Amino acid sequence: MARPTEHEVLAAVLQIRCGSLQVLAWQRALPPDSGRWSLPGGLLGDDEDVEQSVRRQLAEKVDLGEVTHVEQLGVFSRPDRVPDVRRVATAFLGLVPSDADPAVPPDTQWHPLAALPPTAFDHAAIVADAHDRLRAKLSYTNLGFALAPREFTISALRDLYVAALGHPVSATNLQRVLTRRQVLEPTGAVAPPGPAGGRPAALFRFTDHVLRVTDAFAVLRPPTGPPSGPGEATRVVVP
Amino acid sequence: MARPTEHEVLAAVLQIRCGSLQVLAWQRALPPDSGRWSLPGGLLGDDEDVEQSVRRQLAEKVDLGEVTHVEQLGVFSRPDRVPDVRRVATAFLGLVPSDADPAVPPDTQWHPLAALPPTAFDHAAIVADAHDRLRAKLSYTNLGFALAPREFTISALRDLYVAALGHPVSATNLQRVLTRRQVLEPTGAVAPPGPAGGRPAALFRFTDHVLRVTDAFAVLRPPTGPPSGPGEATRVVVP
DNA sequence: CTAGTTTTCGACTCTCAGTCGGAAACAGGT
DNA sequence: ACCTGTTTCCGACTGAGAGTCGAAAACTAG
Repeated sequence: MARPTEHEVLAAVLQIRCGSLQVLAWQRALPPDSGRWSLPGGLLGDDEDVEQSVRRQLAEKVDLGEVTHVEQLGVFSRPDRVPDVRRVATAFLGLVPSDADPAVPPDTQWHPLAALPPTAFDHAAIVADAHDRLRAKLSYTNLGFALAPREFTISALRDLYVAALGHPVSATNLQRVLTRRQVLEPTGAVAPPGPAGGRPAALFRFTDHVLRVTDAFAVLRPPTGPPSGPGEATRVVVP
Repeated sequence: MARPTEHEVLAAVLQIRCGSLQVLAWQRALPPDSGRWSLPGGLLGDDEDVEQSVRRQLAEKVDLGEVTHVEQLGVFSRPDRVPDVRRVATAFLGLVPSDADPAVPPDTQWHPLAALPPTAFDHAAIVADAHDRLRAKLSYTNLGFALAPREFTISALRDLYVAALGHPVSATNLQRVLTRRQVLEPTGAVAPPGPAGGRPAALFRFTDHVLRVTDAFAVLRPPTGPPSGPGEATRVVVP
């Protein structure tokens, strides 16, 4: 009774280019939806899981070495999301550091999320989910490492956060908060000043390049031990 | 070349029963993995998406009216996760309020996550993912509404959080934090005291029963307007 | 040497989580 | 009627962290 079910993987690969958040897409030459822009991906192979598959398919469009983070977004499964066939998609978020400029095939281009051309199928919804996920995880994790170069100034990092979040961010707070949480650390080196002069900016790096949760809700936080600060150690009653 | 791909949905339905977090599972009578415990679910139908499918399949095991929240966890797709066939699974988290006691089929039982019997296939990993997701979302969202009865005392809510999070929670903080964030509101009524007496506890309810994010990372937070608190309004210079 | 630019750092304030202790409200026994 | 034990409620205090502001530092260009 069941018609055959295909399974595909799709990736919304995001990068901050020229100060705006952009997504990688290729223009379809053949129906269905020819002329519209499609996310990189393809059918799941027999001997791979979806994570392996999306990396394999992405390698056909960009240098995988430039993609610093890939994570699963979820399943898109509307019965009519693709015409004629039943095709379920697992969507992924991919991130590329802002200093990379990977070579892409001629049919493939970066597009600002703010001015997305007509997309194929339900790919616009996937891009929107990717954007939401990025905004959320920038909030309470160290995910910024996947968008930033290996070394950067606080101003440059602030610009990345502004582009990804879409609202102003205080550079002073960004530095203090991220260093206190040991997400950032200074490299000791400084960047040369810009053409207009100005004080040379100190360079920073992310302390680690694997995803970590750095903020925890209060009520969730396990109780702190006895205040080891100004208080004395555990009072011992001498018998 | 590709062997046929099946797609199934599976749900880890969690509820706090007798002070411990438990998951609904049914015991397999037939191979493969007969005798082991399996999560409710089944194959995706032709004319439904995964969300519709998991609700349909769940309705065969429990009264859907008792399940207050369902959300997608992700895809489990190891090629060998099920023997003989290629079957990709979309996993879900389901939540049941602690005061519900839905009727279940004879092969189906609740099991504490702390003492889970042998599970079929990769279902133990799905349960672990569900637990992690629940812990995380209790932290920065109002997801507690899906675990709690419609009305409850702060002590009862504290016990729910303790069971779900696995560490002590201060009732005073819980009340103050959740009310300040307008997640909770008092109903005005009070609960009768327990057998040992004691002051009657005030009853509370969740202000809304749809998922909301209530905590936001600092750097992410859009800039606050001018401090409208003790300060004066925007200083206007009279010309 | 001065003006302009950009970054950096310290000081202040306010919000909020975490803790503590006392008051309030009940049941049961003397 | 009173006291005791129990549970809940609510105030006050403390400390950490975020948001803001402004001045000092370090550079370029004229």
